[in-house]
Amino acid sequence: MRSQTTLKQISEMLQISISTVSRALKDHPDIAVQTKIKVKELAELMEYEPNAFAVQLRTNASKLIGVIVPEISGHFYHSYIAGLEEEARSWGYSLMILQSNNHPESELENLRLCRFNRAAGVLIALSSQTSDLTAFYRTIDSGTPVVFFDKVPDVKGVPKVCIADAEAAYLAADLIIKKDKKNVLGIFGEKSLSITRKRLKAFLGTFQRNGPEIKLHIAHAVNSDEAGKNAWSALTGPDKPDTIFSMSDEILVGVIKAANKLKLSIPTDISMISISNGMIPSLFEPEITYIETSGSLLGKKSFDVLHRCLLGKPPQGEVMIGARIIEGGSI
Amino acid sequence: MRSQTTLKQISEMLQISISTVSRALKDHPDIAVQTKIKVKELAELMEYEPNAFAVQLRTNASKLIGVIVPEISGHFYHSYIAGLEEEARSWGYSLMILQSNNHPESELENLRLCRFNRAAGVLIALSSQTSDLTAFYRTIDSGTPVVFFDKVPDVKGVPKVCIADAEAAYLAADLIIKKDKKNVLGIFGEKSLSITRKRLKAFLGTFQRNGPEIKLHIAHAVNSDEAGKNAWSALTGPDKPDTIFSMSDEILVGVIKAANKLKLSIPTDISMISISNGMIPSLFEPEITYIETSGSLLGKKSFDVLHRCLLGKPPQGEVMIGARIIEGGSI
DNA sequence: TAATTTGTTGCAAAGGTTTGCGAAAATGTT
DNA sequence: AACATTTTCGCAAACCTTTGCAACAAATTA
Repeated sequence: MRSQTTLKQISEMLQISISTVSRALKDHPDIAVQTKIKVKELAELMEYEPNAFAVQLRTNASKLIGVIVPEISGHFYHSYIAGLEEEARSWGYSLMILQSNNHPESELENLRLCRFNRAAGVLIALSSQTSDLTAFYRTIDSGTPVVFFDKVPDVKGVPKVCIADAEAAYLAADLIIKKDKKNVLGIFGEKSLSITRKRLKAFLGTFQRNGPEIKLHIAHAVNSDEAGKNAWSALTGPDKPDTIFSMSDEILVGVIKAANKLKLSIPTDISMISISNGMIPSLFEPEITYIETSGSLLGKKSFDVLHRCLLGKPPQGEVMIGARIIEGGSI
Repeated sequence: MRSQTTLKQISEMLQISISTVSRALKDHPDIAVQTKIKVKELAELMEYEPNAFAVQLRTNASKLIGVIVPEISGHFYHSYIAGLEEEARSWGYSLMILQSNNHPESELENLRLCRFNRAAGVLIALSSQTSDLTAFYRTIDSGTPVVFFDKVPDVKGVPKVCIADAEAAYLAADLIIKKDKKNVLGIFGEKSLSITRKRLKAFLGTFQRNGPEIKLHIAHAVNSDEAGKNAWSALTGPDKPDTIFSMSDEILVGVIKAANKLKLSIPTDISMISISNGMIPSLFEPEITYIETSGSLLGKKSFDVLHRCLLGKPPQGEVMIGARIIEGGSI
């Protein structure tokens, strides 16, 4: 086990002071050019790497960003983390990933870990049950910026970045209308979730405004199976829809399974459209047309927002990530 | 911005020395019980949290584990990270996630980051192009244990933990034989990958031993589309297989798309079986029977292996994660 | 030549914690 | 009462880097 080279070792070999070495390595103007060259050469040779612990202790700042998500599994947060990592690294930051498993208590425990590791900043997607924000306010208060993403709290004055849910639902509804559909089943998630409410509201609003003559049925499903049952009963019922809209990947999967069981072919017998982060809709044949809500983009954007906070720039409030249509062959 | 409480502050309020406070907080036997109580109470009250930077500088050890993966996207590494995080956290460790994008250079850069952040240990799945291991040896040499997982190098004497590829392929082949299939198409990935070679070898071996009379065709596909084409031409050809085995999720998706296009129903017209990490096979109707190679389990196990290294226990060499059959309705 | 400026470098403190060792106080032993 | 032992605590160094300030030398100006 070789020991790490330190400034002291370099300074002793060169018969100069530690401070000179330190300054030389960071191109301080006070240091003579020849000295800099000598120091840098030796540092290179000895594979000097600053001791992050000492640097952090001295400067009281780390290059680590805490990321708290309800679950790491699931394609959305996955691609979020991927995008975030890419952006963060390009600025010299590393990521500390923590999952709350949707428990407010482990959320707090994770926040504690961020503080303990002196994370430069924290990015968090709240668990669905979190209501008490005081711990986060205190973290912000103690100088560590906190940026909420995706699952954001319903309060003003905190930086948050999220998907333009309303826009995505609007785009889906608009496409359905443009394709001249006449009987639509929209399946949404749990009513209590804010994401459901936002998407549903925009979805309904668009039909009211642009296609009031279109028949529209709404169902809610808490999981894939239930969505499948909803689709099944609609497709076997008297008033069979010509199009099914799925609010999420989970719902889409249930719906497609139901259609497959009924041997209905897409889009001849039934059209499909959904909102998704990608990936899942492209697994089927034909690929499902969907409105893309990019997790990766959200990741990059949330780093930007946090980065601005770290630089002390004025907060931006709420930032939205746009949505776009990805055409498959399902409608 | 409140400043953090320090040992010094507590010591001043209690009129005792810093060292006593430090020792009291960690239940050092030298300290009197009443003193301990007093200190702990005040520490609680003042919300004392040790300054990780100082602790790390002093002890020269962090509670951070560097994880380098080729890509964060992809369900396998995703669930790997999820499982790893869970296990690591239960031991008080946090994860620093880094992706190499399959570039050996960024792999080295990431390794540098691990060293800079003084990671306690490193877990890495090599990029497919990595051949030079000297950097890793040097990291190990300098006292930071490195454990390889999934994409492991072909050398002896380094700790590695990976999926029992041979076992998984054997289980799949065995199930096909037991189900009395007579004409099998096996689609595998790139020939050059070690994972392909291992799985193919075990697959072929099992048929030779246990079902030499079964017709067996092997195809290789580099991506989903190519797998689809392979399946298509086999299914429309003169010697139509009754079963298709897919070595991976990517291949499976292509195969299913082809079957769907041909309006073949599963398993009536064609049986399916694959090796997968989960998730994808359950998206289809009927759900695809597969051999599970659990990323999450791999994550937990690799932490264990690394943890043993950190505790200075003797290395375990190569550790394998078993595989098991998950029955769907596709065969 | 003396005074001032400019260019280089070193000293020393600070950041918060851990820990070996010595010292003081309390207790026990003869 | 004198000594030995145990209990309890503090001193100070160490971990490595950063940085304000002072010091010194060389170059410029008056």
